Amino acid sequence: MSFYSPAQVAEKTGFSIDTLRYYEKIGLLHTVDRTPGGRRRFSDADLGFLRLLRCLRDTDMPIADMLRFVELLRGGEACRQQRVEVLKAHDRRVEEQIAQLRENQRLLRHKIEVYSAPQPAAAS
Amino acid sequence: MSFYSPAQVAEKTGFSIDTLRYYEKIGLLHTVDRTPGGRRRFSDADLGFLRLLRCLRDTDMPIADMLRFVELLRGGEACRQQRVEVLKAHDRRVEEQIAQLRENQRLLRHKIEVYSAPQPAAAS
DNA sequence: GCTTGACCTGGAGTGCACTCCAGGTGCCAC
DNA sequence: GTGGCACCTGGAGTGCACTCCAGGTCAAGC
Repeated sequence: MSFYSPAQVAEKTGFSIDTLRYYEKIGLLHTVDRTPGGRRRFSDADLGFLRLLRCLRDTDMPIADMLRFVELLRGGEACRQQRVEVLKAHDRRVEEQIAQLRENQRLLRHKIEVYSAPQPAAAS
Repeated sequence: MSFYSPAQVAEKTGFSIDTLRYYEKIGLLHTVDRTPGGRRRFSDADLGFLRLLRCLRDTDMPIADMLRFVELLRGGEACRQQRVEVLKAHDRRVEEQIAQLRENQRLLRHKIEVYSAPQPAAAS
């Protein structure tokens, strides 16, 4: 069982040190251990959870939703089903996002063809 | 050749009336016609361009980049090649976005399995 | 001619997610 | 034991993309 300094965690997760502090402040991270001197000491579990947060952020989950998820984590076994539901619902949103992007990409490529034409027509 | 009121354009493009005014103010839209009384009167060409903007926004192009694109439109035929390049570069970013989403979705689904397990392990 | 509702302007305010700052502390190396 | 760097805190500031507001104007219907 090893521990990591804020700088190491920033390196490993891609969150800035300020963001890590911010997440703790707003309650996204609430059990970060401290050294006797008061410095943060992140565990492997913290790291794993931060990687989940990273994934959720990168797929555009709002912080408010991540907070609700953290609440469910506090609920322990009783909330397991709900936690899984939250993630599954998010997974569906990601699927939807991808579909939307594909659709917009199709449109974009059409525009590229239009704009490639010698006379820049206002059409379509 | 028909014209559209701000409300109609909002309806057709999904941009709010305030956003349409904002886009004009910052120079994204610069040739919107007016009635003798001073009301905006959007043309079919405006509508087509707004649909392109919609597509670019929905694929996360920053407004600053859209402004650069509009500059290139002003450049006329001389800038056609550059315009197309901007769109193509954006198309590649969209491709990249989709790939990232897929990767994150893969991870998310893995987490869903982990969190589905009866004992909420801190692992992975 | 008056009401009403959509529209106009410039400018201020909002929400989100950080990011930065000042002033101070812990700790390792020399 | 002291220099220096990573770290601490609370709170202020930032950037983006809108969104809202007050106070006024246009125009269609009665």
